[in-house]
Amino acid sequence: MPATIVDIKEKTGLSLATISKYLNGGNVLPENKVKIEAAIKELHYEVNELARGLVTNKTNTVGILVFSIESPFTGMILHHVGEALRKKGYGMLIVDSCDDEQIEARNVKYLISKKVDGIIVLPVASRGDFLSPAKNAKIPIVLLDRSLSDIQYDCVRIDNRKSTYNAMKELINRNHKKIAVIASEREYTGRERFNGFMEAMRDAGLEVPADYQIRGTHSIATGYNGMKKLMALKDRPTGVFMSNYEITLGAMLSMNEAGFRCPDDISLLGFDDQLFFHLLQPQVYMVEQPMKALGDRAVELLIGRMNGIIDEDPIEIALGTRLQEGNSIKTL
Amino acid sequence: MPATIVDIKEKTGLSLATISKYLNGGNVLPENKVKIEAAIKELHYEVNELARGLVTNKTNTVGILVFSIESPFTGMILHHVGEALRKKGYGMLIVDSCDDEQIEARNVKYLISKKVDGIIVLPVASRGDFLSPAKNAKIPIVLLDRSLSDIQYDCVRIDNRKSTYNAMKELINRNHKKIAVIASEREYTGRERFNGFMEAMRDAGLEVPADYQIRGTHSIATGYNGMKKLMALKDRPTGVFMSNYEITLGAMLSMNEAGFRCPDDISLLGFDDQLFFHLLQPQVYMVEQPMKALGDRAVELLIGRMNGIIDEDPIEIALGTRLQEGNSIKTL
DNA sequence: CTGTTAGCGCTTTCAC
DNA sequence: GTGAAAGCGCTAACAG
Repeated sequence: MPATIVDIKEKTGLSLATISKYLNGGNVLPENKVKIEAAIKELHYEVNELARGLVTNKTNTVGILVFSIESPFTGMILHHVGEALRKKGYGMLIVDSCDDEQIEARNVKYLISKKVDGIIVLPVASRGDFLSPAKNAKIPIVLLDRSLSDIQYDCVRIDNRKSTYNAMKELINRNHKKIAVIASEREYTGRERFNGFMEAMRDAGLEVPADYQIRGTHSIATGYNGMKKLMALKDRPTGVFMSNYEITLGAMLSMNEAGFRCPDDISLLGFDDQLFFHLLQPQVYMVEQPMKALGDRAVELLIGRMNGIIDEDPIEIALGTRLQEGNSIKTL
Repeated sequence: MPATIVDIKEKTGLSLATISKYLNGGNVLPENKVKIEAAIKELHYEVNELARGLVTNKTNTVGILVFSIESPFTGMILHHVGEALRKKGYGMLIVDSCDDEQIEARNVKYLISKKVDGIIVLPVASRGDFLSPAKNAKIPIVLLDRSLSDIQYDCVRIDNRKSTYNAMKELINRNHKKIAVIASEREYTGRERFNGFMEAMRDAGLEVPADYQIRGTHSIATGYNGMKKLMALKDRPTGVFMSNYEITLGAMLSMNEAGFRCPDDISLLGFDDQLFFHLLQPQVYMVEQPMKALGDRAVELLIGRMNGIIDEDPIEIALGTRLQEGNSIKTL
């Protein structure tokens, strides 16, 4: 049996109120302070946060709902989110949706029953109904990385469309005319980047035939199979835009296997810089996200909501990106 | 205010006991069942796990203490651990030690105060004193991936020493005599793999001069700088063993930069297969860990302890590994 | 500054 | 099968 506040009370002869006050940083006579601290050490006392949370109705815990904990992107974002929360005195309760909407919906209820003070969501679903239990429970919610199509929540993300649009200039300005795309149509980010791609092409007066538009999910398989299809085309593209890290990985994998060279055979433009891409020859042009800023802003916004400091309508924050230059694009 | 069991009571006219029984899967008259379910739906009722945990003294939550949530290794392991726990009806409370022993020690106390039923630890520290608060609180503990030097806890990991020893045959059997090592001396796994390396060399009758032994941490920087030093040597090694994923990454990065070719200039043997290594030319020989098995066994063992089914002395489970073949080793 | 007391939302005897 | 009541460990008035 772990020690409770009552054990401390008996050991010190003080009242529960005094001990509670000490635990919560209130003023206590120096001599009593010493007594309490001695008792705590001796009994290995550790506050029972369940009991505390039950009465205060606060857990100092933020729920983090991630689409997949396996993704390196998730790991990086969790690191920054966690650090920002820790600095503010909050812990995080991470739940993994395993890229599955069913699990995601269940996880929302789980977080509610754990009485988290707020929720940061990197969603799987593109519609927002799965969040309504949390909304009903009046738990502040901030979306991170991905927005939702129907309901409006606070959201911190990059400007996917504009980032893609701008990055596409690298290919277009070097006279590429036949440019293909491999993008997710399931994830919000993939769809937005696809749109940015199409806009850039349209504004450049370039056609994108149907077989240059490969849609799938943000997975290695999509990149791998997509690039395979493109390479098999009689009229191959000279450049390819890939909408995220896993797709880029898969696409390069299949180019390597097929013996296609970049940029000699095909020029590449990717998304999500990861350090190991520097290993590759050639280095791929990549759109790089400001990971720390994403985490910081999400936490800042959420805490603002939790404290009632921010009280306006839902806010959408779209951060800018940076293009990591490489030598994967040939000038035609 | 979220609905409570009392609201359900008033709505249905039943007693708290009956409703509680229903919530916990007990037998209730069909008509009452219907009433309760209707009330739950109408009121958006969700059990308060704080209150429940307070009385049952169980949270159905396992604390996971990870050395760094940013590492791709961690992401993969968390995925498998999480899945195994979910199947058994447990949630996980992940805390990130950020590779910092201070934070790690604080996190243990945090998990205790959150009343987790058990803890899985991927430790930063190599000594085990930071875990004694949990031990005092009688919370079952299972180490994962890394063992500790002083105290004995249940541990699930690979056989680092033997895996390395066996993998080294690839270099040795191809007549490499001048083999260097870049390994962590901070992490348990790095030290064990270093020992396996040295044993293999000794048993093959090969010397390892001091400047062939690069020690550091499991970081890209260690790999990068380490390989740089090796390349600058007047008497360069023909083969290099690297003790984990980050080191392998860093080492290859610096080889690429310096224009050194593998396997022509230097043959490579690494640790921790990750999919994107397949992108690289040449493909590196890598020792691959059984990630799913690691997670499954750790969860199995922990739950055994929590239920008191397993009740022996600490168990150390050392799983085998698989060598992912490549073409990064030249025959001399 | 300290003590007394009520109660957070739930489970769990124990009668009925 | 159901209900009444006690209590998990803590905080928050309030009185002193």
